Parts: sequence; structure tokens; C-alpha cells
Amino acid sequence: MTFLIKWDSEQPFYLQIRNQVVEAMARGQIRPGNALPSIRALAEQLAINLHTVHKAYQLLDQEGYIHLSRRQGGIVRDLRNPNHAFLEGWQERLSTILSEAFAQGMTSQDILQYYRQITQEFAGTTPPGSEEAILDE
Amino acid sequence: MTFLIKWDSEQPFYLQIRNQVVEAMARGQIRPGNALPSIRALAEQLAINLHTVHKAYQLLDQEGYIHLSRRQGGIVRDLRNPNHAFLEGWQERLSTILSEAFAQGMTSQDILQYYRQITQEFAGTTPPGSEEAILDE
Amino acid sequence: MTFLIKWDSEQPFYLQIRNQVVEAMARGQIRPGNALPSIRALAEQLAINLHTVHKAYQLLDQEGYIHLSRRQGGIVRDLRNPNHAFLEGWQERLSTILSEAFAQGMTSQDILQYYRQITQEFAGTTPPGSEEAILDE
Amino acid sequence: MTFLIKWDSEQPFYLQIRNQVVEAMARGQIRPGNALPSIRALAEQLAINLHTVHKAYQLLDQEGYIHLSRRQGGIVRDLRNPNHAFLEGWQERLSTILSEAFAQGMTSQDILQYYRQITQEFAGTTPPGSEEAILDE
DNA sequence: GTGGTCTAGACCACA
DNA sequence: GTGGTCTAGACCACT
Repeated sequence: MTFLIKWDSEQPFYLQIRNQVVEAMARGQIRPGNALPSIRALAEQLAINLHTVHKAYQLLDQEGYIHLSRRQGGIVRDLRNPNHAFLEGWQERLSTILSEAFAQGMTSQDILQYYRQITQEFAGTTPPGSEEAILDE
Repeated sequence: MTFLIKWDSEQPFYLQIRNQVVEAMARGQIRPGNALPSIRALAEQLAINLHTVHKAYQLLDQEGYIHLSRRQGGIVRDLRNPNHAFLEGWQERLSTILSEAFAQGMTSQDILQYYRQITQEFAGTTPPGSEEAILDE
Repeated sequence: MTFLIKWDSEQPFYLQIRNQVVEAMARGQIRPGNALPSIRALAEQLAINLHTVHKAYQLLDQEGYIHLSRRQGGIVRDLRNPNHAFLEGWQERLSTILSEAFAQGMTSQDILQYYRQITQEFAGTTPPGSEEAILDE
Repeated sequence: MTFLIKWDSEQPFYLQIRNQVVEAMARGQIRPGNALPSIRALAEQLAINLHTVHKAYQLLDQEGYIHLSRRQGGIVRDLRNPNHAFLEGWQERLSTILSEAFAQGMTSQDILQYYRQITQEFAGTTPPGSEEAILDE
């Protein structure tokens, strides 16, 4: 997968990285057991600070998406069921984002259309056997 | 409607207020033309600073949810169609939140269930005749 | 001429009135010697406070557009040359508004087009003899 | 560029700053990609409060003139075409300022002379190669 | 270093 | 009464 930093985004760099990893997982571009690029390599590739990448990986580890170890770097975990802590915050954020849509005058149909548009990218999971490169340099 | 500040939340106070207003709009608890509580009144009620509430109201005004004026205070606007700028950011945030769910092992069915659970509160718009108080003291 | 208050405008009422009087003068709808509606009448017609209309008239008097007296109310003056004080502030405001246009990417042609569009309404001055009603009720 | 606060102006400080930035953009003194002085630096230079400068920068960001970010401070944007919302308010303000001129007895020739006088400063964009300092200390 | 949030208290403009 | 402006000083998040 390819990482891309938007230098003029309002989102912190570490969150951009975190989000891109999560999206890649959802799309099946990286799968349980796969290794993320090393902190050093990714920092160099993106021309940002080591600490920033480290922070992103720590967050991913803390949220349960990866297992971060000194030896192996970041390994994607196999998550089957979200834990309670995740669900609680997630629901609230979903509620907020849906409220915005309704308050802005969107209908349930509009929203579900966007939902399908987004999730069909996720549904297209690559077959379990295929092991593609994590990072195309 | 009732406002509630979570003092230990990672979300800034002003965003909590903003979100609660938007959710109340989605639920139909406050409707176009209704007045929000005055900045001073809400600040006192929540025991937070006047400027913090002011910031929340300014954000709501800027996002188009309310009209904030020196004369009338904050009045809920009637939004019919979201503009392009809103939709762009909204889609991206929806994409992020959905990928989190998939990456955490949730299925489309799980997600849609939460969707219905949340939106059925919205769909339940109060009948047009009923005029409820904005703020239950 | 007809006055119209925009209740949800960010502009103060007294400025809205002042601007409408000035625009009516520019269009030739009210002319030197004409009387403005009485403060009391206008306040009643617009359903706003006497003080607010008074403030507008005072401002017009102070800026030299009208002569405000207790007996005759507001009488439109015959201005031939703007005084220095007016010109100074006016130039600065014109400079600001033109800067905005250029900074937003407009060209001189764009601006002059708007200029013509606006001034052609002013150019269409009614002939000097005709004395039309100040206020159509 | 040089900022200057008029302490006895009726214009709020934050608007004075905003206007001076916009004028500098129109004159080509600051160009797309250039950085504005940091909020703290400008506040100190002008001997006004940090929050006042902050407000000016936030307004400029909101109006689209600059991009304000935690990382880079204020960066001048490259605006090509004004949006509809801008044009609407701009036209009305132009209309008001032009009617003042006519009501004060100025002619179209007078106005166009001022127009040229102001815009010739804008037209005189500095040659593309020259990179002048943003802030002459 | 940068901007962002929050608090506290003052005074002003508008109606 | 309302919101708007300005000041002053604190702490935080990001790089």
C-alpha cells in the first residue's frame, strides 16, 4: 500500500497515517499477519519525523489494530469482534456524523447511497491466499 | 433540550455543545426558527465560560446550522440541501469511521443495525403541531 | 420610496435605513428639498423603535445627506462636492473592497462590469421637474 | 509588508489586520504560498493581544484568503475565482459605497478616477522573480 | 517553535 | 437584555 501525507490538511500527520492503515485493513490491502513498513523506512519515505510515525503506530497498537514490538515492528492483528471501549466511542461518533447529515437536510436514502459507495470498496476483499506487498516503493 | 458537558472527554467543550445542538436538530427536538438559549444563559447553566459557548455558536453559524445575530441570538436555520464543501469533508469522515468498523471485524450487517438504531430516533420527528420548550430547565 | 428592514441581516437596523436613503438619493428617487417620512411614521411602518429611526436620521444629518430639524423633519440636502472628511474614509473603504475583489481573483474587467451594472441604475435619474411621492404607503 | 494599527479607528483591530492582509495580496506584496508572520510575532510587533491577531487570521482563513494550520501558520492561498457567497455580499457593499458617492455629488468620472488611482497600485504586480520579505522588520 | 482551547473580566453596540 | 471586541494569562497538541 502507498502512504500519502497531505501537508496542508488540518489532520495531524500521525492521524493521517493511522487512518490510512485502518482503511487499508478495511479494504483488505493489508491483512492479519502482514507487517507494516518499519517506522524508520516510512518516516524516510514520507520525509517526516520518526516520532510522528512512531506515534501513529503506537496509536494503532493501543487501539488494537496492530501488534507493535521492538523486534518485528508493526504486525496487523486479526480482529474478530470489537471490544466494548471501541464500540462506545464509535457509536457516538457515528451518531454525530449521521446527525450532521440529517440536520443538513440529507435523507436516509442519500446517506445509504454514500454508505454503499464507500463499503463496496471494502467488500472487494482480495482472496485470503494472496499476499501482496505492503508497501510499493 | 438538555445540554451536558463531559468534563473528562477528549472533545473540546465547544465541540460537545456544537454536536449536541446538531443532534437535537436531527432528532427534531429543535426546529427551524427555534431560538437556542442565550450564550450567557447556557454558559451559566453548564458552568463553563461564556467565550466557550460563544465559540460553539459561532461554529454552528459558520457551518450554516444556525443564524447568530446580535438581535435575536441563535436561531436554527432551515437547511434543505448540504453544500458541496460540507459533503466533501463529510464523506471522508464517514469513510474513516466505516473503515474502522470493518477493520475491527464488524460486518455490514452489524453496522447497518447501529445505523437503524441511531436513525430511528431521528426519523421519529415530533408531530408538526407540538411546540416543545427548547430548554427544559 | 419604500423602506424594507431585513430582520435577519447582520447590519443594524439604523444602518439599513441609512443605506436605503442614500441609495434612493443616488437613484434620484428622492431629491434635494424632498422630505423624508417622519420618524414616527417610519418607525410605525417598519414596526421598529423610534430611537432606531432617529439614530438613522441623525447619522444621515451628521454625514451631510439631510438636514434634520425638529420642525421639518429630515430634508434632503443638495450636495455638490463631497467634503474632505467624507472622501478620506470613502477612498479607504473603496480600496478595501477593490482589494478583496483582486485578492479573490477577479479582474479589472469583472469589476468594471459590476460597476456599470450598478451605476446604470443611478444614471437613470428622473427629470428634475418630476416630484414623486417620497413614500408609497 | 508592514502592518499598522490605528488605535483610534472605529474599525476593530482584527478587521484592520484582515484588510491590510487582503490589500497586500491585491498589491502582490504577499503572494500565494507566502507565509504570514506568526500570530505571536505579529501581536508583539503591533503591541496588541495575541487573541486579536488570532481572530484576524481565523477570519482570513474562513474567507478563503489564507490557509491557517498548526504546522505552517498562515499561508496565502491561490484564489482564482470568487465563489457565489462572496460575490453576493461584495456586490451589495459595492452598491452601497457607490450610492454614497453619487449622493454626495460625485460623478461617474470622479469615481472612475479614484478607481484607477487605487487599482494601478494593484496592477503593478512585482515581477515573478523578485522574492521580497513578507515582513520588513 | 506553532496554533488551539479555556478561563476571567472589561467595555461597547444594538434594540 | 443580546452578542461583539479586547485584554491577560494558562495549558495543551503537534512537529
